[in-house]
Amino acid sequence: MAKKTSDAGGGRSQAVHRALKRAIIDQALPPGSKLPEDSIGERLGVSRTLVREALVRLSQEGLVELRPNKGAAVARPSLEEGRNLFLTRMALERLVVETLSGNLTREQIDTLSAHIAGEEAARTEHAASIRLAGEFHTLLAQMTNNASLIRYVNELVARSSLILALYGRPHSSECAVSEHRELLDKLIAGKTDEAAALMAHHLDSITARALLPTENSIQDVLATYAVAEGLA
Amino acid sequence: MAKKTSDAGGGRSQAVHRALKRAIIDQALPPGSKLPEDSIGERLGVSRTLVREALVRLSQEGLVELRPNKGAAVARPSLEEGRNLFLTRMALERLVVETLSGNLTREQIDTLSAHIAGEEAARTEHAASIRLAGEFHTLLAQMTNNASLIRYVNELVARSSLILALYGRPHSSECAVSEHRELLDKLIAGKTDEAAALMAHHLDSITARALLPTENSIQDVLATYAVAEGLA
DNA sequence: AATTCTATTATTGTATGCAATCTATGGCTA
DNA sequence: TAGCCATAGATTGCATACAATAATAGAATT
Repeated sequence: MAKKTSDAGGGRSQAVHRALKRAIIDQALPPGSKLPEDSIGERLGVSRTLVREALVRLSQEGLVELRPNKGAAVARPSLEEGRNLFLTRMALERLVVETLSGNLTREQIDTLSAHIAGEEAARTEHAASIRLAGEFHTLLAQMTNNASLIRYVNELVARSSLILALYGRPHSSECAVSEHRELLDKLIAGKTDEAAALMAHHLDSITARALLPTENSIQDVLATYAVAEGLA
Repeated sequence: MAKKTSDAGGGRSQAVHRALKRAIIDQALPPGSKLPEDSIGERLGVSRTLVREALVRLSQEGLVELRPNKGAAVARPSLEEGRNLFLTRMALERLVVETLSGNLTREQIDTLSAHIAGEEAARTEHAASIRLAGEFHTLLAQMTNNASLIRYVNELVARSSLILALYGRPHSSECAVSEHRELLDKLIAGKTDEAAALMAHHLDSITARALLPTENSIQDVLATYAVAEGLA
């Protein structure tokens, strides 16, 4: 009972969706890229109909922007959206941590440990490194067996890559791998609060590495320059 | 520069989406209802194409299930999904409360207060009562100005109505209006922790009113009957 | 009567076509 | 040369057509 094509499960529209999503996350399609239905369909060997469907899905996930009559483009979230996104991630990933703390099975621990090892191995390859770092978070979410939680964490992690692409510092290892290992240790030990704190710190430092200006008011912005000029 | 029709903003597909969503939330289309593309399109005066697009959106929001080659139907979340959903809601609405506490503007306070008054007024009308209770939560989320947070809370609140429809006790006022007022008071006073606790309790009681069996294992289930039979 | 097989019908999956809208190019005026 | 308008080309919005799959009903067999 072999499959017709390499359909990879569940309709060709989903395949288009996955292909585009992957391309966006890998930053092969950087934020702002126009996404014309025709060319995409031609390239992927499907009609505009299916491309359209995929684009609708992606827009619902916040990865593409769908401007009526003007076509789709890879989303370019603002700095403020970025900050809010990480705030929301924080809230959800805290729930992940609380759910998992002290409840990891031997098998899950092995999976996570292996993944972290993979991250360490790929430390030099910038692209893979980013992807793996994100996957660690989605992997954790997966283990909660909470469908909505999984979906939202997945979405937010995906969108985070857009933020990083737009505002991230170029040469930063986006997620400190050592922090992943520490987090895993706390989770195994069931030290919920410490794990939560670690996750908070972890996401904070990602945010800091990207969304530099946490200060919002002119006051704060100027303060930086005032100090630099000895005017404080 | 009048609009062609009563398009209500942003493409007719969105209109279809809104119509179906509304119908689902109002339980005019109860969980499990089949959603054939052409009957819907015929009824709404659009082609299958647009209905399809709307169904894809709804499926992404978890309101409809999209079974390949077998058509769409209003989602029937399981009890466990329901429990998980409220867990996720909890995490997000805590962030809402923390964000808003002590930061409500005079105008926002008035809006919320008026809404609660409306809830009190509609206490007898079962259908409107449910809708308004949900809208209170989405209204709060709205005020955070956090786009992802708003989207997720909206989704979860909408899906909650499915859970309530499936598992809710018939004659319960789904949200205790008085709790909404109390919550608002705490938010105004900036008593963040108390507000968060109140929100937690509030959502807990909704959960309890619906998802009665929190027990999960056969052990727990049997325990109930054991006690009843004096076998404890 | 129950059951399986088959033919028919209904419904979804996908491509394509036409009208509406946007975008870009080039000429025109100042 | 700079700015503006018009026209041509490209792209989206939507409907429809056809193919593929599932659902249904009826007949034939046991």
